[in-house]
Amino acid sequence: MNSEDALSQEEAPLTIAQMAERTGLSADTLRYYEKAGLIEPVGRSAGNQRRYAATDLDWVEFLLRLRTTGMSIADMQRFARLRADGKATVADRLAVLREHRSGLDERIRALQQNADALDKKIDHYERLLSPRPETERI
Amino acid sequence: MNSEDALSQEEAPLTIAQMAERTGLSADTLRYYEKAGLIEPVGRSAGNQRRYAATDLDWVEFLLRLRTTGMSIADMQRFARLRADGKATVADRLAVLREHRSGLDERIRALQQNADALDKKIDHYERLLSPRPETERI
DNA sequence: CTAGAACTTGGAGTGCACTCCAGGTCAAAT
DNA sequence: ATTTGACCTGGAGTGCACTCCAAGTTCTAG
Repeated sequence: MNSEDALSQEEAPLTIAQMAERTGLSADTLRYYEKAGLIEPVGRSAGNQRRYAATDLDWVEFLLRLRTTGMSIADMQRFARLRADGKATVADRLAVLREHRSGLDERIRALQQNADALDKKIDHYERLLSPRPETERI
Repeated sequence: MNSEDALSQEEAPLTIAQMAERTGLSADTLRYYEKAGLIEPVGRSAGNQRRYAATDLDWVEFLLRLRTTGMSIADMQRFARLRADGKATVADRLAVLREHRSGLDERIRALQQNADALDKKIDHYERLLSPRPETERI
């Protein structure tokens, strides 16, 4: 999805605007996430402006994965805190991820089921629209 | 999912509490939906209490399908209004449903993709936890 | 050196989808 | 006749996840 990611090894840090562009989050949301403890205090320029490292980008992309799969800010905060607490919490983090993962399966399953039901409804509407089946022509 | 549904042909209408139980919505939410125009004004008892017919239940279950597949209240309002406007809007309703359906496919796809990425992360954590690969034993 | 764009902060405001509440009505049971 | 409980209404309040704002500072291009 991102051809520039390959370059992000020891690249120059990103300004908040660049970070916003790459993640799709607004600068406001990036600050909000940091204030909320989702992102640990990020590097600063001499003049106190944020400079995001490649690892920050990776982490935000991971957060976005959690978010789009339905994790709340509160749960992401818990995860971020575990992460900040270092290697000792790896087992805990694994447990959280597994839990989230299985809930995700459940939700995908439900979505599929509802999609199937919607298809039936759509069929129904299509039949209402076609004036007659028109079998036995010719 | 519901073995009682088969009986709901010409059954006695439901009170709001019974409706809440069957749909999983709260009584407050049922009233809210009605006030918002999602449910058309429902039948009343002599004493002005709501009595939901089987068709109301079907409709609410359909709304719930739209909701769990991510449709906003505002969009459901539009759909409900089309429905209230009768047969002339069938084509419009079909269009809305098709649109929603394809967005749904998109979201399921994205969810799957993110689920796969989470699986990788989980693998990563699992490898961190198992002290050593332990190849070449015996 | 300076103009203007981009950044900083704390805090207020927004939109969504409910959820709760107060004060009142109605039906059934004691 | 009265208590109890389910229901009614309009409207206020909640939690979430941002989003916007004002006033001030810093960065960058000319």
